Amino acid sequence: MNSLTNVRVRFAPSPTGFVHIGGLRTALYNYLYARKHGGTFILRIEDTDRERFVEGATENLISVLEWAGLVPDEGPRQGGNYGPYFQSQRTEIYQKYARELLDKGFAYYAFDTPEEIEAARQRARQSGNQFMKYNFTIRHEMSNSLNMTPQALRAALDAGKPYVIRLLVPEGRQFEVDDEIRGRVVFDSREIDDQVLLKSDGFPTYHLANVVDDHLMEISHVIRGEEWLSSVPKHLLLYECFGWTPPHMAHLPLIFNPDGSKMSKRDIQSLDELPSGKVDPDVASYIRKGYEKAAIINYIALLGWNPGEGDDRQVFDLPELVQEFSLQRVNKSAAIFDLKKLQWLNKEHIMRRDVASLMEELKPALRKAGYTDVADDYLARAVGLMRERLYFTEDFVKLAGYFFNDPTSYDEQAAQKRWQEDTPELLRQFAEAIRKLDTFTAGAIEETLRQVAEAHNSSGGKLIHPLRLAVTGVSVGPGLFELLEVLGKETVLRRIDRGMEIIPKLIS
RNA sequence: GUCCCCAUCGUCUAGGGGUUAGGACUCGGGAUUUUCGAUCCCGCAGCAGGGGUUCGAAUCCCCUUGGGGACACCA
Repeated sequence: MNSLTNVRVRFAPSPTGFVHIGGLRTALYNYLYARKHGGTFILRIEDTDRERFVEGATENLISVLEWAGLVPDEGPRQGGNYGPYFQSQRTEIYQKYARELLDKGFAYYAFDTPEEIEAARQRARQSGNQFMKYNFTIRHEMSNSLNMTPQALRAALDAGKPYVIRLLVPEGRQFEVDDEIRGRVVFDSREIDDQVLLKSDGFPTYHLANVVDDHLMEISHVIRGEEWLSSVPKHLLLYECFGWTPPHMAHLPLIFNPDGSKMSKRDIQSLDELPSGKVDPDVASYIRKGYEKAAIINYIALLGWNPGEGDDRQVFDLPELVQEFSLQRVNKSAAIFDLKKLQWLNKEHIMRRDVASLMEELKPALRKAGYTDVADDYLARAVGLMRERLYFTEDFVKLAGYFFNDPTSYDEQAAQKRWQEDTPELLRQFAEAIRKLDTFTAGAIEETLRQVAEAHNSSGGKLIHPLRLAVTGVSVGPGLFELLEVLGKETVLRRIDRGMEIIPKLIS
């Protein structure tokens, strides 16, 4: 089982300012794989694009990962023997390796200005080629060291002419990956271009930095989104040029909007009003909306993975996912993000939480709603009754106010339907009967109620519905007898009186 | 456009030659002689199309179609 020695995996996001749902799933699968195989989970920040630098993005990213419980073993915050873990702090390393490629003849200097590149692109377009490739087809007409004498190159370098370093991609080579998820995939080298490895500002591009770091950090498995699959041949070529063994690769299926489009931050104008068919890709939005972290983790785990034949479980916590996870059971096809199922899982996870932790979480919201001075044991009983009916923890505040305050209004529709001619008399009798009760427990209350109803040749429902209305003001809630027990005799009697006074006026 | 990936209910998926094609979400219905977005039952709904291979194909192969990704001095 643990025959894989030294599993080292990494989550390598670029700090764009928010954490994408798909990114979180990539992080999760990496984390699960590491834990499953006793390996190391590494966080590496790919911040080589200084034009897209976003203030605070890295801090945000780390805090979301920690919130989700996906704490790296090595990374910016915890350090490690393979640092630094910011690519922006590793530029000399990449420059050194770029020079090595230059020396070996696997890369070359290119001095083309952006204007010259654009002009070449124009020429290609005019001859019907939408996407120009800077490769064997045109590199001999461009301004690069392949077309210069050593003296001219020296002169250009000495003159400080801006340059990039490009990978010299051979013609007519085949590159094969045996992807852990997709199986064998073959690429022809004529399809890739002479990728820029080092930009004119001295920073590496993704491809160089990624390959160098994965090697230096001894990454055993590269687990990332499918959008990287077509970059694999470039990476394989680089490994080959350096003489390194490439890591195992696993390209995960993508996650889409309900309408099949790519989940994009651009779709999001406001948090609640999404264009139809779109869904918010920002993990922070879900946190803010009050989703359980366990539900989010559970849901995205299931988006592209399942525990396998004969295992119908849908609800998993993180340790269970670690136990069950395997790359072999990751799907090939893209998945659509379904809010409804996430919400259902949210409810399932709330239901499984212990009352004490729910209570603690609810306290600030309760205080804010004006329910102060609530005794812990009372709150615990209320939460216990409501726990399995909540889609969000905050629903408790909206749905269960009657545990703390007498109702100030009554559901008129319910009143119309349930408040009948004999209701006042029944309630009066019931109130009398429970007044005499020594033990105000659900069992005793139910017995009493049934007796009163029977004495009137009436059904329990005749009393139960108006009673609930009088006591809570609404028509839905937990089982009535347990509810009354928690509220306590005095409160119940007081509310019956009040209800009998006010409700009849509503329906006249 | 070129290359690459993908294709089972509306959605997430099981199923990898012989199954009444299974589960989950959603939706609909019923039960709970106490409500409900709770719970429990029941139901609706699917192998994209066409060719092969085979006694037999959702399953293997090919084509078509559809969806997606990549094609930057962004990752």
